[in-house]
Amino acid sequence: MEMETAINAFAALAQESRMAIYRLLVKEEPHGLPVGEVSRRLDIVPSTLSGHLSVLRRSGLVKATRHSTEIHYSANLDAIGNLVRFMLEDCCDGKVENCGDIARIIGKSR
Amino acid sequence: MEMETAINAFAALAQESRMAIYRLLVKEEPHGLPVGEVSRRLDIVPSTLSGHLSVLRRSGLVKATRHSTEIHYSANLDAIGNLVRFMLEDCCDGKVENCGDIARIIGKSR
DNA sequence: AGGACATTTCGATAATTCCCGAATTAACGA
DNA sequence: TCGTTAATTCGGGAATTATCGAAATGTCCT
Repeated sequence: MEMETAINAFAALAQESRMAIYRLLVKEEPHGLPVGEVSRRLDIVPSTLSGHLSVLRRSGLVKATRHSTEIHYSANLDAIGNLVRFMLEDCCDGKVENCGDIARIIGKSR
Repeated sequence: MEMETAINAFAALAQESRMAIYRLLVKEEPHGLPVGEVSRRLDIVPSTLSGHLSVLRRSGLVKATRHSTEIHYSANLDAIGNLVRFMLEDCCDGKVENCGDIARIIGKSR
């Protein structure tokens, strides 16, 4: 994983509203939620929310699919998996023993 | 792990210089490096670097110890482990099957 | 085509972050 | 105590981000 990709993902999650949005979408997997529903549940006005969703989408953490008039956003679990892997490879670089089992198991699914 | 803690850690890593600093310190585990050495290796002026290190330290990702006149910074691997755990719990909330083995193994060390 | 609803884009403002030079603090040794 | 080296704090300017209302776009239905 490119460092830039990881930085963008971290930046996307480093904001309270976006973190809340992301967590909500994960909880609603695999169906996802339309923007209006997210807006209502988290009490974020549509224009602001749209901006946040755009950041999350550009980072690859969520994806959007149109259902007629609504746009459903859902979490991209692969992306978070890759991010976790990036962190572990990073934290274990040359020091695998520090991460032990975690590193080995994650490594298998690479 | 508190959401605020996670957000601070993500924010700390969501910046190119800080990511580079963190990766360097991980690579230099367990000894760490004095500020001046980091400054030289990454070509970051001391005042700027000091600010970045301060952000990383406040986030808990690195720790500092004084050795007479130098201050050695080193990665806090526990912190990154907790962050990984936070992400996995998050991503698997109510959907453990999505993370499978990864979630189970990580969970054991909680 | 026209209306209704969902979402995004635009524009402007406030707040935050990034960066660096200059000044300051801290620890050591002569 | 003075001078030296290491690191942090301070101050300000440039850039980026967050937020929201208003306007624009897109899709469906009649």
